[in-house]
Amino acid sequence: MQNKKSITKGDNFEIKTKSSNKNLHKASKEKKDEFYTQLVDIEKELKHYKEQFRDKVVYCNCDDPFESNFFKYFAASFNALGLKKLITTSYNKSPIAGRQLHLFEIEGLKSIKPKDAEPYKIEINEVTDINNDGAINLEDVKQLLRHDKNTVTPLSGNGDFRSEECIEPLKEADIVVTNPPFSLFREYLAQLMEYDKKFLIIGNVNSITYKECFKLIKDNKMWLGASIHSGDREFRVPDDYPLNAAGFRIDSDGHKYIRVKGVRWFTNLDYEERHEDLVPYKEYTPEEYPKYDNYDAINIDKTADIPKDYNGLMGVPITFLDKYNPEQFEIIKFRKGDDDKDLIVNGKFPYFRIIIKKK
DNA sequence: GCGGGCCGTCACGACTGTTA
DNA sequence: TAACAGTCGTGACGGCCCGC
Repeated sequence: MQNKKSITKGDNFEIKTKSSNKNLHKASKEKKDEFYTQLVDIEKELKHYKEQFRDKVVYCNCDDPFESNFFKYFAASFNALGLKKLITTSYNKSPIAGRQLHLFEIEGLKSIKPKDAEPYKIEINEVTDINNDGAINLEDVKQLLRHDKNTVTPLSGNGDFRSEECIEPLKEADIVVTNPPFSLFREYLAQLMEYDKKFLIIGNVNSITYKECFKLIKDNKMWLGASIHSGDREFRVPDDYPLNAAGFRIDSDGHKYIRVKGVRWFTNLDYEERHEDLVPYKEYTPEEYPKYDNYDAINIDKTADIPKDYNGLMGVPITFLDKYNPEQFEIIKFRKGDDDKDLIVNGKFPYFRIIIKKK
């Protein structure tokens, strides 16, 4: 490890550290939050909630409607889901002009997009067979945007989700669905709670460890979504994206993708699988399940090792939440022992633990 | 070999305590 | 009270282990 004391701020970029976390911090510092969720990931998740979208106003902010697969999904499924209204707003980050992806470009929508890098709002109240081809699909949405001037309105600000003109549609919305900037996850979530919204958003699994987020999970006001429980998810990033991390890939068209670990959906929409019991099979022995030095609970290193015959307090990894059924387990607390320090077992600090108890 | 599942790293800003 | 020192908190990450 580098001796921190010898490093001054101005030197940082010169120093070759061994840490591969450098990319992480670089990304974090530069707020590289332009990640585009793939359509397949959206479809896989949304199929668990279809009935809950009937007659609802859906709002996707933090999104460029002309680039976003969220917009694409909801516009194409408008009638199948029975939506009342779809609203999206775009965000003009504008540090580098013209950097946006053009998912729609090849499909001829770019011509009707307002000016490049200028934020706007799209409101759709119905999708009909405008082009009379016998099917209602994205082609009709394009026609609608092209011919109905009321569907596309420019925003006066930059489209930031915290701005007044983005809060207005939020108030109108029943359900918010988007991939918010991870660096602003806490703030984004706080706003959703403030306006008491239903939501389905993408975040990092480590968000669980944020104090505010954990409280919501503990109080059963938020939980993990249905479709992503492990593995990596790929996100497309702008072509000039500087990150060169291990999960980086460029496809044959030169488009850049990054493989991100620990991605999860966060939601307060209920779904069936969430109420299925986890089936423990192991038997408790004091040898295999030592108690914490600073808390009266047993330590469990893998969710699958939760013993079937132990009824006291247990500390489990955060990935337990992938299998959490609130009727089966109760979440007691998080991370800290009685001394308010991180949980210790046999003198060692395990990774973040959640203390649970069978109901 | 692959990928699911999980833990651990460690830079660095924020926060808190100490010294002069 | 300013400057310095120590501690805490956190992460669009890396990598190991293990089962298939």
